[in-house]
Amino acid sequence: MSTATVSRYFNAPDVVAQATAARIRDVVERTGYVPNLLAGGLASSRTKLIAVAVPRFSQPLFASTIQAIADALANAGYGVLLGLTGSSDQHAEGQLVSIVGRRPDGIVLAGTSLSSDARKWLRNSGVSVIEIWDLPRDPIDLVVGFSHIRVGQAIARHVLNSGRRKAFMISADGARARERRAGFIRALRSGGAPDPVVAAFTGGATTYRDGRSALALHLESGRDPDVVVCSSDWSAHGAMDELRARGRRVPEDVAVIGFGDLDFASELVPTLTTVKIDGEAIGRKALAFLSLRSEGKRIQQSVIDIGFSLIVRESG
Amino acid sequence: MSTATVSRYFNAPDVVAQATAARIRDVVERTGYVPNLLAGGLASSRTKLIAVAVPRFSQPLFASTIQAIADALANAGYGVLLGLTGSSDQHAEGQLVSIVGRRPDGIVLAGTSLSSDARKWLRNSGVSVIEIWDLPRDPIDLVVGFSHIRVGQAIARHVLNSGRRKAFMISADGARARERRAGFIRALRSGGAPDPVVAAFTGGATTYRDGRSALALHLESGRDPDVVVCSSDWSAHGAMDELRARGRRVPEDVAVIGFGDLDFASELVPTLTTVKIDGEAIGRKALAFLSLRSEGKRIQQSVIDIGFSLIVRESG
DNA sequence: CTGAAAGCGCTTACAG
DNA sequence: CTGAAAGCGCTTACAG
Repeated sequence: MSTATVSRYFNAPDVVAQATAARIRDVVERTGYVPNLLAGGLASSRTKLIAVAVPRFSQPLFASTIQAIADALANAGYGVLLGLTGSSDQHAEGQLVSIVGRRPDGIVLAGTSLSSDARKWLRNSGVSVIEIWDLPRDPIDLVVGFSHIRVGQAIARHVLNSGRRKAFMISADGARARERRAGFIRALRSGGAPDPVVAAFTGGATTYRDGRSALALHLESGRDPDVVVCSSDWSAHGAMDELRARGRRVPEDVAVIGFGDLDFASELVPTLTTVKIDGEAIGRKALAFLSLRSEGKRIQQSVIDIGFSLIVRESG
Repeated sequence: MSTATVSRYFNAPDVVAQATAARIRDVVERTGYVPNLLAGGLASSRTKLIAVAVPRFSQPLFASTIQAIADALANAGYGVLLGLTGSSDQHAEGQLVSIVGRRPDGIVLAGTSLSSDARKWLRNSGVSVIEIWDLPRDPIDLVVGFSHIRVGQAIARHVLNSGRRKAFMISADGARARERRAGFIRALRSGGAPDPVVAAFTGGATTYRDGRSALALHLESGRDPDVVVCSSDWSAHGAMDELRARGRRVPEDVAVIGFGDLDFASELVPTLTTVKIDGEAIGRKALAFLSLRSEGKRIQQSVIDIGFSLIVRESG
């Protein structure tokens, strides 16, 4: 029997005669043969491999989105190549080179900011790139994201509508958190409220610890905010605990707003007002992009804004 | 210039003449050429690819360990293939087949329980397998882990030494959490304490929500534990919050013990007593295994127990 | 429905 | 230090 027929058995079973298929199946079971996908990818120039690049494994805010994407990919028969781009810009570009070397059918880029040289190089590499979780001004290729500026504005409008004006922000120092911050401040201003005090933390999402310590410092400096806006649900949780420890009531004295709608947000006492991103929707759209590309179809709308939802709960 | 020389430039630069290297470098820069690692892997039968299989992206307790392993691998020039084995046993084996198809130089298996057929098949696949985070009785190949039974026993001894006897356990329902539970109960018994009441939760690590709800139910049923032992720091956090909400003092009335030593454990009020696993040590050992294998060296000690530390803080 | 043959882009002894 | 040539294990028109 020829290797061609075995190849067809795996890739287009319906084209192989029943009897032939049975013989192949039998040998495969006995020997535990697994087709070499390297050779297959090389020969067909379709690797069924998608790279997913994130700053850190389980950048916590991305986690559910990445999980959704990876599940969708696995179900569609793709392998997932993980790229950790966090350590440094140089490191990120090294990762990307090593990823492109494996000729994935696509690269999903989450929360990674690249130099414009790197962006140009990626564009020329010929592999499909899907940037998620943001709406870049100069997309490399495909985009599934949302506007962080608008998130900040939406939070500000909600704050103003609740009659609060003295905001304290606990914010990460990444590009996206900064955009949310800018949107928030701009909208506060146009609502006539004073600029918030901002505590900025470097290094990924703000943590429970960040929330506690930022709030401790802020209150000790004699400030008295009526709303605390946090760049993650964790720091919001920490902020709430610190507020309570210092005798402030939430939401009577001060509101607390998070970001991410993590599993515990609805379980805190009081339950946490926050912003929810639909990770599964991102995964679905990304997969749809890849399908179109693999069928060689033209993509008319290459930027998809999936939006976000402000979930108002008890905390403010 | 022959492809052989270019290949040497990338894989053994020192063997190429300066002038030749310069010419190659020049062309590479101008064209953005990236060697095809599929072809390279096929030709050399070393893929520089390591698969990492975990139940879910960011199974939270594994996160820092996986991050450490992935960093170590990336620094050593390996690509990381991600396998999500969580959905179901069948799904896990499908993932493994698809992983083996890419001929990785090794597979790191974390928190995945496989049927004995699957284990046998993997053993015969010829790829190096490193099981981490556990000490399986019948290892597939290499192991870097610790004894969950001994973790449970260590917690029990600490509890007994603190003079506490009425334990409530909040436990996940996975194989490892069950072992910790068994070790805990066994050691409690041999210390003369009554068996604890156990609240078991299916599906990965126990969450903040699990901790709150389990404790609410337990207290409402009229019980009055003097120690709460949790299978994750999250559920311990939830338990502490619920205890406080119901007027119990920690640790005066009841101690709380977690698992994982996550970033917030030292930041809670009171700070959380918990168990710490050294993820970086696991990563280092795993990489050392891979190096030995790639050099074709014999591995004398194929099972490494990296142990754990009980970190006693204010909560009990 | 099946096979012979060329080719995918590298690596690696083997010569030189 | 460099090149010619075989080979890695598949896929894919092309015949039949």
